Amino acid sequence: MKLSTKGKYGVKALFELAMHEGAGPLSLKAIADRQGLSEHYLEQLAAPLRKAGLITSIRGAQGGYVLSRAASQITVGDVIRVLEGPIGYTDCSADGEPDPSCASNCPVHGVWEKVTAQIVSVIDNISLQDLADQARAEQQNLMYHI
Amino acid sequence: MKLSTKGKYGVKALFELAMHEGAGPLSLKAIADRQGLSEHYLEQLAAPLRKAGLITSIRGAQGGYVLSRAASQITVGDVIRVLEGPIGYTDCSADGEPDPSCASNCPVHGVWEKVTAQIVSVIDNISLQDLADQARAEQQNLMYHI
DNA sequence: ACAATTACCGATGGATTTAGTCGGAATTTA
DNA sequence: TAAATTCCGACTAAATCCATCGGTAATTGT
Repeated sequence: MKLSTKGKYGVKALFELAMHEGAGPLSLKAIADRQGLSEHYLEQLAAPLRKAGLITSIRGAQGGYVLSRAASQITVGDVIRVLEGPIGYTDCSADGEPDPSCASNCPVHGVWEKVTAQIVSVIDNISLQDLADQARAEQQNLMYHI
Repeated sequence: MKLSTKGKYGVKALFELAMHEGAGPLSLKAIADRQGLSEHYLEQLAAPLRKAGLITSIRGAQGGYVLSRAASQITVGDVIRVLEGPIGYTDCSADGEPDPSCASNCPVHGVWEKVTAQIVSVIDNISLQDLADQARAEQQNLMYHI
């Protein structure tokens, strides 16, 4: 029912990359520091994100990661699908994989489909750019109120 | 991220009670048979649902369970909250319990809040009566197409 | 009174997932 | 060459999931 830390941390990490877009690679250590996460644990999330083509690694000193596409072209849903698998409120209503044990003619099934559709509509329509823009706007907002 | 069988089975069970409304108690065995579930496992779900006041038990032979309120006054959200706890896409955006480890000023937090609001808006606006009505309508629809 | 039915209760357990930790190898920069 | 960094695979403690099992208490019909 709930998102695990994988999805949460993954989005947070890629949000940091979006904030740093155009300014060279950002290391896992830097990301871990900024978000207060375990660097070793982030490694485990970086691997699938790299294999899925969302981020690109640069090895060696001063290395790190950059987004493979523009922040505006990566949605929160993209990240979550890589780290958590198909999106759905239940297995039987998830993205690509119909669960044969749950008959889709089951009267209750329509509820799960509706919930899943709403989840998808939110996370597929928020890009990393949106998050970065909003964070910068809030930062600006704080400045005015000092 | 996904609903467990607790929530799914619970809604299915109470849907059966709604279909049987006004026709006396329905035993766990009958519910288990109709939905293809384990009777013993259903017992574990019945206990919290009874304690939460959603269903009323009638002991002894020919006993079983009935809905404590009219089917129109019980929502899918009511059932899920009892069996799965506070509703939310993440812990930090769930119903009543703010997770202190997740700062709500975190830039990503707004996403989880939006998703949670959409989930809640669906499940809190579908009653057991709605499900029963729809199931009967589909049954009727099948009849016309023979 | 008795037998069948049914809710109720608590213990147990295997499988999977979660949320990491740990140690070391390979690559690049300064 | 030394430091920084990604990369890789193994390991683990704890929790959760999805039940199963055995027994007790209450009620009904005969």
